[in-house]
Parts: sequence; structure tokens; C-alpha cells
Amino acid sequence: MANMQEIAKMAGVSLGTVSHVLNNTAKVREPKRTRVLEAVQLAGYQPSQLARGLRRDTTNMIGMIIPDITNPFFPAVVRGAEDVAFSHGYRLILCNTDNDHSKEIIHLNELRTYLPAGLIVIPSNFSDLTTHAESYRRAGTGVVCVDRLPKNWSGDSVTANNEAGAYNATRHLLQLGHTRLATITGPLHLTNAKERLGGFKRAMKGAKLHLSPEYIQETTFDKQGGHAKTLILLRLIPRPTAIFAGNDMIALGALLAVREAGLRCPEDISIMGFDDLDLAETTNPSLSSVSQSGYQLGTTAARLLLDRREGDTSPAKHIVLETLLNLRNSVAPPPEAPQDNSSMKRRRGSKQK
Amino acid sequence: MANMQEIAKMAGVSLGTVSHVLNNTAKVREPKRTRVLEAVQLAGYQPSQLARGLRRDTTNMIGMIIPDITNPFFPAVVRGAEDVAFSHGYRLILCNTDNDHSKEIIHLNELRTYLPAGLIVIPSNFSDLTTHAESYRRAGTGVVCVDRLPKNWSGDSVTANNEAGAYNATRHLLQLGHTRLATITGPLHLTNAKERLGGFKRAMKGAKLHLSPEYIQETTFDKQGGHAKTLILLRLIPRPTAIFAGNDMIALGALLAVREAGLRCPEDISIMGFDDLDLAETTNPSLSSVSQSGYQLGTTAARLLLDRREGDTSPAKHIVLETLLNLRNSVAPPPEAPQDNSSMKRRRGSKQK
DNA sequence: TTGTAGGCGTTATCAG
DNA sequence: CTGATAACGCCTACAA
Repeated sequence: MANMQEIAKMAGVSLGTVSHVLNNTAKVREPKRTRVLEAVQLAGYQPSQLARGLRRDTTNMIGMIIPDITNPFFPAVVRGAEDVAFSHGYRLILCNTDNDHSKEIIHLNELRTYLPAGLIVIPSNFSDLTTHAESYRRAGTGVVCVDRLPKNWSGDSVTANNEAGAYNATRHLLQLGHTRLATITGPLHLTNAKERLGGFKRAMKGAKLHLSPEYIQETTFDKQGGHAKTLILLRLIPRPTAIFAGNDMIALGALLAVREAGLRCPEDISIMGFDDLDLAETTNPSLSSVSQSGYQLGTTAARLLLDRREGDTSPAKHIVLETLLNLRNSVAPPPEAPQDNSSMKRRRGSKQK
Repeated sequence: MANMQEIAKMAGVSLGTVSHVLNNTAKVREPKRTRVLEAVQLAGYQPSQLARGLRRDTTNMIGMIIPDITNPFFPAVVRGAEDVAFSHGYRLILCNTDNDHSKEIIHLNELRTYLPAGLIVIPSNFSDLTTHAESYRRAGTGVVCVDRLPKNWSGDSVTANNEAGAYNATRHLLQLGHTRLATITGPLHLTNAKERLGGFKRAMKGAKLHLSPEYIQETTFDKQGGHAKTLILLRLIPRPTAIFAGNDMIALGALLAVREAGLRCPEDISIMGFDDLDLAETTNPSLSSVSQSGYQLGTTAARLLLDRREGDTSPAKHIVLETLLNLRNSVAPPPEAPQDNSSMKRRRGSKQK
């Protein structure tokens, strides 16, 4: 690979002049200027990002740390971030943490040595991002947090309006006539899971419905969790007629469990998801879900980061993107709407607690 | 961030000595050695990858170029590559091409300036990878091609056995008694699409079945394509009783089209996919598919690359991973099956799972 | 307007 | 075995 010195020789100018025309850092007169450009063209020269970064004390790389690219929600976020980054000349270094915060720390520490232009992070469980981000910020490197927030996070963030999304979804179930609603939440130490539960509870409270604790099941954000917890919910008496799942993977597990139990969705039980993944429209029945745009989460985060780099020093921003309720076939009114199974109805007193 | 000079000062040794203990490039005696290590620990020092790369003329970054992380098959490949890379101290720079070969060229040219340890590429449509890889190879940088191969590719590659996978899948359909088989292929300039069609044809030929050209439809590897081409196939007379789809996304589109047409799968028409994506088990009916492990494709590619870097200079390797036929509910014998009788024996015990 | 030279943080070479 | 010192390729004062 040619270097600047060779380009200078080819164009018959000095090294500094080449740099000047490449970076527009000084007006170079026409005869030389084009000679340089021609030489660059001819040699297919591209400046070493390494040397440039070393000298400038910052590179065009953006570190992106996510739990797991294999988890269907995250690729969209990554893609959104990459599109914005790429079009501005930045590149992404992708790191998976598997929700392991010690792996996250390794990435956080190492990424610093690339002098990245910034960091976009979807925190792992029990993330220690807050303390580590501090050292980035001291170095003038932006860090934006996406989708969920670690403990005590006060920096820039881009999240969905989980609370409102969950509230609206739950409202919809209530309006259909459901009164025995259950929810299967993601890990409640994650802010997004907690907020969704918050929205669910608010809607329940608004409807003046009592919510006994066994109707709230916490699990991991995956199919297995949804499956296991649904089996528990289905054994409850009275059985819930609707389940609000913390995300689509949980909803998927719920769907499978309901089928296994010999029940029908939505006739016997309604299921509502969150995320509106692509798979939501191909399940059987297709899944009603709270739609949040992962892509937009990604583009917004990247733009925020680039603004910071351009010198935006305003106070921390917390951008919240609204959700949309996407109704499909997994929700319906409860069976025989005002439950006529009187024996079941009597039991309801038992959860008076 | 502390640099080596400061560590040297802290430990009361010279800069060179610090480098020596960090890289094991010379035996440093015990009193100093531990002092250095302690200083490193204390300062949380990590060497600048930029400076190191500049000096060593190579970094610990691996460029990974893929069509689109949003496409459900690719994240697994990326994850496989990342896992192997990470555990060996390498990091991934992720680039999406959108199957646009001019975007691919941009990435190829720019990645070189990071002096990457190697490149893992899933080529775009009409990829010009072959010529560009040449310049990488001259610089001693390995390039391995995954999933599909560009024109005239003669370097390292890791692919699935598309031909055999398609052949086995088609054989299965034939053994169920289907005689009017159609296929919807991906873009035939992509080697994987072409090989799958090859396997399909070989099975048909083996069964001495005529295959008229309108029973072979070519399209893009997505749902829309599968949907549109299925509608065409369903209008043919006689209508095919089984469709072998070039991948699961096409199969998904086919499923939707069949349903729209008021036909039932698998009673009226069988559908076979390829890839065995996660979504295959949640569709209605669940999708029979040729399973290939994207994750394994990724790990294998990364390992191959790292071997090269360790000095393996043997001739180009073409690693081919076997597939597995994963049977679910989207295939069944054809309607009015004329073969309850003789030849339907399970003579092929093959490798079906 | 153009050229020169110093230095970013490392590694590697070569004296001591 | 240890410690200077010269690159690596680039940018940028500063000098011409």
C-alpha cells in the first residue's frame, strides 16, 4: 500500500502538501493540486486510519456493544446505527456481551485503545457501564445508551416508551373485556422490563382490577422462559384469559405452551407481545404486539453520537421513541365474555389477600 | 489514558523494559518484572491498538463484510465468527453491503487501511471480491469467503453443501410420492442458489421425471419473491404438488401465497425450505427445511483465518459443511397419493433427523 | 502558498 | 538482561 510520501514523490510535491490537499487544510494552487489528486487516484491511495487516528487522537470507529446479535431484536438496531455511521464516514466495531457484564467490561476497556469516535451500548444485565462511561466522557468520547439503561445512568440515551406501549396494549386487552390478565416480564432489573410491567400495572389499576402477585411472572427474555412461565400461569385458578408478554420471544413460548396445554389462542386465551419482530406475523396465530422500531433506535443513537462529536455539549438527552400497537390474531375477547363458569368465578374470592 | 512511558516511570524502569515484559520479548528479571506488572495493574493500562498496529503493520481487527445483518440468516454467521475471533483476542469490524457490490468495494478499500488481521466476506451480488482479495493476499492478509462464492474465487472458502442438501430434500419429496415438483430459486448468479437448483435437478433426473422450465422460478431470497413466484406456480396446469424453496424466506412467502389462494399446506401442496431459520418452527404449518448452521459457518471461517495468520500457507481450502434435513409439518404425500402401494418403502434411511 | 520537522504510542534493533 | 533510539504513517505548527 502506497503511503503519503510516495504520493508526494509521484506528484512532485512535498509530503505536507499532499496532506493539505487531502484535508483541505491549506489552499494549494492549481497545478500542484490536481497533480496530487491524480497521483492519489492512480495509486488508489487511502490514508492509513491507524496513523491518522494516532495522530489525531481519535478514529472514525464507533464501538457498538450489544448483548447478542443473534437475538432477533438487535440486528435492526445495529443496522440502523451502521447506516447512519457509514454515511458519515464512520465504521462499527461490533461486540457481543451475552449479557455478561464482565465481558462488557473487557470490551469497554479494550475499545478505548482504538480511540473510537464514540460508543453505542445496549447494556448487559447488571451493567457497570455508568462508571466506565465516565472515563470515556473525560476523554471527550460520547457514550449513548440504547434500549435499556444501567443503574444510575445519567448520560445520553435512546429508548422506546415502554411504559406507554405496555399501558396501551393492556388497555386494549381490558377493552376487549378481559378481567383476568397476567403478565410474563423480562428480568426486572432491566429498565425496559420494569417499565413494561409499570405500564401493565397502571392500566390494571386504572381499570380497578386487583392483580395478585402470582399473575406476574418474571423470567428471561426468551422462548424457554415464556414457555415455562406460561405453564405455571395456565395452572392458576382462575386461569387468566390474557397474557401480556414482556417481549415477542416470551410471547412465542407462551403460544407454544398454550398449544401444548390443548388450549386455543385467541379463543381460550389472548396473548400480546412486545417488539413486533418479523416473526410476529408468521406465527400461528399471528401475534399482536407492541411495535418499536429497532432500526430507528439505532439511527437515533448514532445521530445523537455524531452530534456530540460535532461539538454539541448540551446536557444529557433522553430520547424516547413512541410505540405502536400492532393488532393481529392472537388477541380476542375473553371466552364467554362475562365468564359464566360460576364455579370458577366463586374461586375468585380466594385471591382477595 | 496512561501510556507506556508513564508505566515505565511508575515502575522505575525504561520504556523498552515495559514493552519487553508485556510482549514476553525478552526475559526481565524478577524485581523489575513485578514492578512493571503492578504499575500496569494500578494504572489499568492497556496498550494502544492503534500505535501497536501501526508499528507491527497489522492489527487485531477482522473485517467482516456481509450483505445485511437484518437478514435472519447472517447474524448467526457473524456471531460464530465473533466468538472465535474474540476468544483469540481479535475484534470484528462489521460492514453491510446491501448486496451492492459498489458498497462492497468501498468497504474492501477502506478496511485495508486498518491493517486488519484478515477478512471474512459473504460476497454481495456480482461481487468483485476476487480481484480485490488479490491485493490483500499480497500484503499477507487472509481473506475467507463464506456461504457463497464470487466469480472465479480460488481462495479459502467455507460453504454448506448446498447441492447435497437440496438433493436430499428433493429426494424426500419424491419418496413421499410427489411427481410434480417445482422450485423457486434464489438469484442464480449466486453460487448457493445455483448449487441448490443443481441438487434439485439431479434428484429429479434420478427419478426420471421431466422438469419443464416454468416449474423453475428464479427470484430474490426474500418473502416477496417467494410470494409472487408461488402465485405463478399455483396457476400452472397441472399444478405442482410440492415446492422446493431456495431458502426459508422464499418458503415463507410461498406459505402465505398458498394460504391466500385458499389451498392448504401440506394437504394440497408441500413446501420445503432451506436454512432452517428459527422462524421455521413457528410458522403455520411449521416448515420442513434443510438445516445449515450459520454459526458453524462463522466459527469455521474465523478458525481458518486464524490458522492462516499463524502461518498456515497450504493451498486454498474449500471447507464444505454438511446439511441436515429437518422435517416438520409443511410436507406430506401429495393429494390423492397414488402410492400407498409398492415402492414407498423406507429404503433410504439416510441422514434425516 | 509550500515545505520541514516533531511527535502521537508502540515495537524492534542494537549497543552496553 | 536492560535501555536508548529509530521507525510505522500521518497531521500540523511553524518557518521559508
